Amino acid sequence: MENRVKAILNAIVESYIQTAEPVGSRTLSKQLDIGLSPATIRNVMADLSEQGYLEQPHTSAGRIPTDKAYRFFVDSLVTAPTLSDEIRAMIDEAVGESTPNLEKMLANTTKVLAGLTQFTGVVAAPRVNTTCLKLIEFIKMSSRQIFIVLISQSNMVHNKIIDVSEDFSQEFLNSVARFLNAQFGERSLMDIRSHVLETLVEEKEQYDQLLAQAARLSKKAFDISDDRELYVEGQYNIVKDFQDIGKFQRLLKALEEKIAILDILDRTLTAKGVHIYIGTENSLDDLQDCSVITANYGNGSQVLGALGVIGPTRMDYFRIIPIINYTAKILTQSITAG
Amino acid sequence: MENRVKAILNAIVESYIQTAEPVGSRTLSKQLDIGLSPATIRNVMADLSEQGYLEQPHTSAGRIPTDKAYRFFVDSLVTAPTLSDEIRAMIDEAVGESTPNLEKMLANTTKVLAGLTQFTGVVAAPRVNTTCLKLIEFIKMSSRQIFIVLISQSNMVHNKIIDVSEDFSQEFLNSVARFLNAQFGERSLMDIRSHVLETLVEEKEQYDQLLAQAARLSKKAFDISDDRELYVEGQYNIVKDFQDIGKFQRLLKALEEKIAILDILDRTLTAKGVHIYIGTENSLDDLQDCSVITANYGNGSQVLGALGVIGPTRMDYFRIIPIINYTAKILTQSITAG
DNA sequence: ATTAGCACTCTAATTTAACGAGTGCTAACA
DNA sequence: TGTTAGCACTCGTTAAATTAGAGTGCTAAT
Repeated sequence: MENRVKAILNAIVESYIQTAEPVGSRTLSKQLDIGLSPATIRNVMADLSEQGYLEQPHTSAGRIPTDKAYRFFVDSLVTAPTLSDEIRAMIDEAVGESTPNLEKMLANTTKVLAGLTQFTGVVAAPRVNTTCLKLIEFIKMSSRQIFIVLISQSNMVHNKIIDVSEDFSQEFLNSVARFLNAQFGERSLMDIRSHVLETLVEEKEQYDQLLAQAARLSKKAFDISDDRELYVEGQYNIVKDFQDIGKFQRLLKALEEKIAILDILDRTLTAKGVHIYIGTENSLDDLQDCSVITANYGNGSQVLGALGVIGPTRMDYFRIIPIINYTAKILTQSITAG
Repeated sequence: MENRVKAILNAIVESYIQTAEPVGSRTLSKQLDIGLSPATIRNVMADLSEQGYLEQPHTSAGRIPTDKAYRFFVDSLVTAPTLSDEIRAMIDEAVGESTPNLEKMLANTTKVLAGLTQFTGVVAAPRVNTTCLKLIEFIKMSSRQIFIVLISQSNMVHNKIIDVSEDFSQEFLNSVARFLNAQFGERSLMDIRSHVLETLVEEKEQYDQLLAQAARLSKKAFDISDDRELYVEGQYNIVKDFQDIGKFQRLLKALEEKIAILDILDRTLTAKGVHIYIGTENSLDDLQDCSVITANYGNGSQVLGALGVIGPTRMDYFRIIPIINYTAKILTQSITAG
C-alpha cells in the first residue's frame, strides 16, 4: 500500500477514535499536514472503501473505519509509547500490594486495569489443573468431615470440605499429607491426579487397608473442578459506548456468565505479548462491536493466565496497549517474586 | 381510608405494575368489576393525587403511583401467595446443592434469586467479626511464611498468608492452634480478638518467650479485615427498566462497589421477616428508582446475613416476596443442618 | 352521591421543509 | 498523469407545523 494512502487511512482511524464521528474529506484535509485537497482525499477514500477498509453509514456521510482498518492501524503501530511514571506507579502499587495472596493480587489488578483504561478489565485466574502443587493439608473437622487445603506454587489457595465414610484420625491425615507433599510437590495437579489414579489401581492388588484409604482420600482431594475464576471490574464503563440497549444487555450477561470470555482469554495463552481481537475477530457474537486486548502473565517459567480489557472497537489502542503490556509484566514479576 | 378508595388505589398500582403505563380513569373503570363510571373514579383519583398517592406525568395523562402508593399497596398485601412446587424445588436444589460449603451456597442462592425474579439478586455474606470460630489451623509454608485457615461455625472459610520474623516449627504452630481451638471454640471472632489482646497484655508481665510468640501469632491470625462479601447476580436484568442511561450506569457502579448495598442489607439484620424498601425509602441516591426486598438468613440461633433482590419500584411485589421469604428460610435451614 | 357530557390540555406521532455535510463526477490544470 | 476546483445530487438531521388521541376537570343532570 502506498505511503500516502497509509497515512490517510491511519488519520481516519485516529480521528474516528477521538471523535466517534464519521470522517469527511474536508475535515481530514485540514487536519492532515500534507497539502492535499479534499478532492484528492476523496479519491483515496473511495479506493479504501472499495478495498473494504472504510464504510459509510449512509451515502452522504463521512467514512468510518471497518474492523479491517482497525487491524491495519494496530498492525502499523510500531512504537508503543512509554507509560508515564504515575501510571507505572499506580500499576506497581495495585498489583504488588497484596503479595503473596494471588487472589487478592488478581482482584486488584483487575481494578487497576478498569480504572486506568476506563474500560472493562478482566483477569483470568490460572487454570487449576495446570498449576503446580506447593502444599496440601488435611484438617479433621468432625468424624465424617475433612477440610482440605491445597496451595499452588503461585500461592493460589483452594479449599473444600469433603464427607467421608471412615473416621480418620488427624495423625493419619497428617501422614497422608506428608506423603503427598513429598511425593508430588511441584508437580501439576493434572499430573498428580493421573498418578493418584495409578496408585489407586496398584493398591487394589495390595489389599492394604490403610493405603487404600489414603489413596481414596487423595483421589478426592485432587478431584477439583477445573472452573477458572474470572475477575471482572468496570462493567459500567461499557455503557458509555452503547446506544443499543439490547446488545449491551447481552454483553453484560456474557460478562456475568464468564465462560465465553474465558475462552477468548485462553486463546492468548499460547503466544507471548499483547494480543488484540478486533470486532468480528471475536468469536463471541456479543463481542462483535468490541475489541479485546489481552496479554499473558506467568510465574517466570510458565504461563499462568491472561489479563486484558474489553472496550469498543474504536478504543484508543495506542494508549491501552502499553498499559496491558506493563501490567502483565508487573504481575508476572510479583508472582515470580512472591 | 374508605374501602372503595383502597380498592381503586390498589387497582391502579396493580395495573401500573403490569403495564408500566399511566392508568386512566376509563381503563380502570372497565377493569374494575364494581360498576363505577370513569367520572366517579376520576373524583377518587383527584383525591388520591391530593393526598400524595398518585401523580401525573403531565396534565392530560393517567396517574402513576408514588412511592407512598406502593408502600400502601405492599402494606395491604396480607396474604402472600404460596409458591408453586417447581419454584420451591428450584430454590431447594440451588441452595442445598453445595452444602456445607457456605461460599458456594451463597453464590448459588444469589443466582437462583436472580433467575427466578428476573431482577438483580444480592446476598450478603456473614459479618466476619460476629461469626463464631469452629476451627483454626496454622500451616508452615516456609521459614518465614505461615498459612492460616480459619473456619467459622457456619462453614465459612478464611485464609491468609502472613509473614513472620521468627522461624516457628510446625509442632509449635500445632500447639498454638490446639490451644486456640480449645480456648476459643464457638466464640465470636470479635470476642476472641479482644481476649487475645488481653492475653497479650498479661503475657508482657510473664516474660515467657514462647507464650509471647504464641500470643503475637494469634493476634495476627485473628486480625481479619471486616469486609463483607457481597454476591451479586443478574445485573443485566436492571437494564430493562431503565431509560436513563446515566442513572443506570451509576447503579451498576454502586453494585460494583458494593459497600452502599451492604449498608442497606445490614439494616435488615435487626428484625425478622421480609423487608421492603421502596424508592426514596432507600438512603442511597442511585437506588431512588428501585425497590429492595430483603430477608435475613441465619444458623438457627443467630442472624448471619441478608439476601434480597433489587428491582424497579414497579416490580411485582406479590410474586417476589414469597420467593425472598422462602429462599431465606431454606438457606437458614441448610446452614443449620450443614 | 353518581354520572353523562363537553371543552380543554398536553403528549406523541406524523408530516413537511430547510439545512448542510459530504459525496461522486467531470473538466481544467500543472 | 496525478491533482484540484466546481457543481449537482444524496440523504440524514433538525426544527417547525399539524394531527390524533387519551385523559382530565368541571358542570349540570339524575
